[in-house]
Amino acid sequence: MLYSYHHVNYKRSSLRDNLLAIVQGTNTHPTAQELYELLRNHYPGVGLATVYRNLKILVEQGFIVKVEIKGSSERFEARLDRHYHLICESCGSISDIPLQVDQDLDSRVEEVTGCRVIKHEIQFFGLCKNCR
Amino acid sequence: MLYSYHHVNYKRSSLRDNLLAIVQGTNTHPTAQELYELLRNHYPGVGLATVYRNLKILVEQGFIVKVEIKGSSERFEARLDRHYHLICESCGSISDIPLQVDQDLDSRVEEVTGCRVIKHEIQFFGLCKNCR
DNA sequence: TTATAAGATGATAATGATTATCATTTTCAA
DNA sequence: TTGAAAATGATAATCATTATCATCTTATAA
Repeated sequence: MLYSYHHVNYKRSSLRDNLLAIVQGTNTHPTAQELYELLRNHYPGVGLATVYRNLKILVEQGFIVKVEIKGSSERFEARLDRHYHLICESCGSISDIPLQVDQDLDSRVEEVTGCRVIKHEIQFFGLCKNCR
Repeated sequence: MLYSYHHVNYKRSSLRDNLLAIVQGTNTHPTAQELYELLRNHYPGVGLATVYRNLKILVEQGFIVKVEIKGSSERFEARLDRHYHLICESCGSISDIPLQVDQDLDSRVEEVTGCRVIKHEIQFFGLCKNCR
């Protein structure tokens, strides 16, 4: 069965399914490099470029989300609901914040700026539970 | 007169003074490349590496702040008070949000997570006044 | 004022993360 | 089963940023 999205009909790839499962099975927001190393347990000959390619496809398909944190490589997560992140300034880990996303914030900023606001993101910086 | 900070005694450099003045004179959050091009009006022979070097020093000295926005190169601003940013998804411009920084947010996240929270940043995504 | 040590500069090489290319292999629908 | 399109692995290319190094400048102390 094909599943298609923008311009391309993607074909089934067990490698990509496996990659998705790995991202879905963690909450550590892994980088492409980390996923590459995990995937090599199942696909010893896999190339790093293939991991990047498939991550891009999985993002495009809406199965995972790319998380861009300053000072770090791209990271990926499978949580699709909006939420905020905390970056540990000691160990560099990223944790999800169990806090409701503030829906009013966007409209408040619209009123104050005259801009059109579609969404917002918040990053908290500090020390994670282990490091504090 | 020397002014020193961490490990190094920096010597006066009119080029660096000029670079600082340029950053202080704009609210467009320019990139190193953009500042390089502006600086060449006064210093035609300046090298890009020198701009990067001096930006790093100015950040270290606390005269300017590096702004990291996803999908974009490093940007710099001379506003030292905390504030939020809006990134225009059409033209890529960055604007400052005239909104009070929420001081309670950090302690609320501390309560909810058990992490130590030092600060937070918010990016709004949408369309700037020109593009909307 | 001048000698000198430390910084500053420009040119360029190196780095690191990500993307593009290309030849080959695999998938899937007819 | 076959053929077109996608997937893959290897590798080259790209882009932003940083490091290196030889040369030039600055600040200080004699």
